[in-house]
Amino acid sequence: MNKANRIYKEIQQITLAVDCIIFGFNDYKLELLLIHRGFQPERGKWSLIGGFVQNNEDLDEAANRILFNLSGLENIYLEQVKTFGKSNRDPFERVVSTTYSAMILKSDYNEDKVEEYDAKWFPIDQVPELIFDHREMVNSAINRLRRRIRSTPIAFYLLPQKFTLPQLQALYEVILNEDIDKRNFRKKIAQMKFLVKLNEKDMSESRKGAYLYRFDKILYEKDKYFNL
Amino acid sequence: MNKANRIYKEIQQITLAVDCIIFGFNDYKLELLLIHRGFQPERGKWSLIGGFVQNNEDLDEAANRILFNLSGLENIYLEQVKTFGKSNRDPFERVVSTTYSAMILKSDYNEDKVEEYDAKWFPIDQVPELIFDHREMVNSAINRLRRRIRSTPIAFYLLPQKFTLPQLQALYEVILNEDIDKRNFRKKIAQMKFLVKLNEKDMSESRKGAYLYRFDKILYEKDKYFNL
DNA sequence: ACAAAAGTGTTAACCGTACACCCATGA
DNA sequence: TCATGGGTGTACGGTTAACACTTTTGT
Repeated sequence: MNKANRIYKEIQQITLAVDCIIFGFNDYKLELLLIHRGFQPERGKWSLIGGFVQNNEDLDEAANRILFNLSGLENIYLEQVKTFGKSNRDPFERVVSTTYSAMILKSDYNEDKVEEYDAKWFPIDQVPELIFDHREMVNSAINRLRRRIRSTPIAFYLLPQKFTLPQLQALYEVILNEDIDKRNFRKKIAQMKFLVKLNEKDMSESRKGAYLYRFDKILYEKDKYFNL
Repeated sequence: MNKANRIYKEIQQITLAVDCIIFGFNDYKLELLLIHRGFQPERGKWSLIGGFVQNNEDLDEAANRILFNLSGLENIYLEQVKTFGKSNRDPFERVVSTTYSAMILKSDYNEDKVEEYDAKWFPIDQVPELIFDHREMVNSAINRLRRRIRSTPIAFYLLPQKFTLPQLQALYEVILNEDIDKRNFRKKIAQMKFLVKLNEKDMSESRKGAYLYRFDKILYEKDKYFNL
């Protein structure tokens, strides 16, 4: 920033906000958490969870705070996606909003909060009409997620610490919106040493039971080869 | 954004800025355009070109305006990279800055402006100390560029409309910071029908002369297979 | 004639993809 | 015993990667 330009600052009237695209995986569907607007304007529509950035708060902290207020969860995995800055994107005032993508484990999530905030999970192929440019925000978050799950181990934030390969594969299938060959998928998993097979089965989803696996962060740090 | 949160807005004192990472290709080097700070504090250091966002201006427009003021160029190719929002990133006031990556053709660039703004081009491996978190901004822009030139035709913004394959290859080599096999590189080029060979040679860089090529946007729109 | 850069094909290794049957268990 | 979902290997085709010589032309 050039000091000569600081002249503009005096008159700047722009509010900075954060909006969160919250992903969850449940019942073999990828879902988004949205809140319902019970007031005018845009009454009846749904929106992302958002809030304004406070003066002494990092942008990332603001996203964390907003998520904590809503969910009671701390240290949620967050990634900045994109900043939306069209001057008329919010018709009521000038708000520039930075979006963050969050991965949460639905089972950790405090369901009381859902009530309190009039929030609801929607499968991503059944997202209702959203206010302002929130639909565009959702789209860019999904596109980013699709790109990133192929090369980084972020899908594990959407699963319990111990998960089965059928679960993991189903998660990839719904995110990528395509069928994946079971054997090819497992071949790749086997190459990634940081995906550790446990001597323990999950018997809840089939008669035979499926082995549980665990993502080992330390092993991953040593050899970050990730390719799915 | 939830209206209930708008309470925070009244007291928000955050200024929104844009900083531009301007890439150019010259003399077989990838370069960055930086401006020199001739005043305290941080005197003598270099910084990115930046400015504050105006009240009725889209964020993207702000980046375009700032670049136009500096370079006299319109319709420069720009991509939003990331928003930097640590509360103390600018020690003098609270400024959140969205970074944009720009590709410019050094030969189009108005060199008088360089003088006027005390600006200078630096090869990316010789970037001087930068103010604040500008070094981090540069790094994320370079990383993004490295990812994107493999799958999208953005490198052509750094070359004249007619360019030779040795030029194009050299550009890829400096951006990716690795040697590329000439024959394999040309094999891939040959597959991309939107890279059109002209019946015209550039004789300025060798005795034999190298055929000129052109990126055909319309052909690219028909078949966007891009892989380098 | 020689120096300097442009241009050109073939082979081997690797990776992605397609594909079908047996296994373990609970009801 | 049967229905359900879990688990396993191989072969083919395409892509990537390695590699060396000939061409053109100005000096």
